[in-house]
Amino acid sequence: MAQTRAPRADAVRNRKKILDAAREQITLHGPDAGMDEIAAAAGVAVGTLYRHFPTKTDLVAAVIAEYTTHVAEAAEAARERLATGSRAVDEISDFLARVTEATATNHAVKAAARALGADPVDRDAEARAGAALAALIQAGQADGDIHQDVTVDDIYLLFTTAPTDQPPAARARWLSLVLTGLTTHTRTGGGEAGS
Amino acid sequence: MAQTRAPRADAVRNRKKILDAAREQITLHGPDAGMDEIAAAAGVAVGTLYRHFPTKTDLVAAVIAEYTTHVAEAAEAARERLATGSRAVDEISDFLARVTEATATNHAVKAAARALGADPVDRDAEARAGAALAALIQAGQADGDIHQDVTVDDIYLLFTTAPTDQPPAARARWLSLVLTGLTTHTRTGGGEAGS
DNA sequence: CATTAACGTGAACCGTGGTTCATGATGAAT
DNA sequence: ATTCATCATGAACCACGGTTCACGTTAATG
Repeated sequence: MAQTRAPRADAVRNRKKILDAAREQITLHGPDAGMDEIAAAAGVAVGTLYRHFPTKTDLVAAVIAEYTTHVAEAAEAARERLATGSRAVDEISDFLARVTEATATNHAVKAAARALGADPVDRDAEARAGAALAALIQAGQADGDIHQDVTVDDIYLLFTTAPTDQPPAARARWLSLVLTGLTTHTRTGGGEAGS
Repeated sequence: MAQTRAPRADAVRNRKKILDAAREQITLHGPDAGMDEIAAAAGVAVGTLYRHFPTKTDLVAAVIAEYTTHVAEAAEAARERLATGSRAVDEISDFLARVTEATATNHAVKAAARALGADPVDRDAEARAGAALAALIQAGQADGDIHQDVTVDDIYLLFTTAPTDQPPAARARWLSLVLTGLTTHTRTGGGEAGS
């Protein structure tokens, strides 16, 4: 049994360049981003691109995987920050803000995924994010800041519908509206006890 | 100044059949719905389709126009119902529910519009809907049911992000969460949390 | 340095889907 | 009934974009 050779240096480099370019181009031009354009943006020929990702669907799936992992890490970081004494609501709010931002740049990617019939799910990362979120919500409910009936699915439901193609001001407003629905607080920047 | 002849009977009939088929097919298969499929569904040849709508973009635009008009009419109907003594919050809630439903069947249409670069805006209908909504919100605020800072743009912001491809239960839950953010009320038995 | 397998290249291929156009059919007007 | 403009037909056309492949390059191994 031949032991596999060490991967070539430039191959690794190119793979990264391609992923970066793909993320950027798809974010920019939506699902319409052509393989040629992506290849050009990566400074690589089309063939190279197909060597690393046999099909466009595979490429898009890879980009999504990056994104999902990113979300999972954000959730876990938020949970760990609870140990430092921060309030769960604030962490959730912060998490939603970050993810909304990230999703804004990745909305097009999901659209592309749909258009290609790719499975935009990374079971593992999803599970990690879910666990962290559940902990955050529970903490928030214990604090009395978050409605008792709020679940992890609610969070998913909300930020999968985040307004990604709106200007930042609109996104901020959206977050404010949505948070009011999750928490026991009234609106206004700070956090006054509600009625 | 040639006075235009009376339009042929079958032409009018076909135009309607085409619009119906287009709405149905695009709703069903998304932006991928081909002109051939639409034509087939309408029981018409492709050429006929192109006689009525010079381009696919035009066809999609026409379907969207129908939808926008529909929304405007729903808003105006809701406002008029205020005269019968119904509460503004309830009407807004009802309006959002209806529109969310309708949007669910027309999400694909908007996606198609984006993909084609069509302007999905009907200034007139938009204005009518805006006026009606403003009246509804104001009434709701006068009742003390709706937060003082809520605007028409908020409503737009929310239901342009409505979860259209989720199952009905999820849509209901979403509506419940969002309404809590708009109103001064606590959540009632409106929507149950997911499994 | 020589060897070789992995890698990179880009012109060409091909299916798909929007669009056209020459031809035939049909409803309205005389 | 006859005329004619409007309308319908659908095979063919063409551009676009994902994908392939025969060939040149390059990094790893001895």
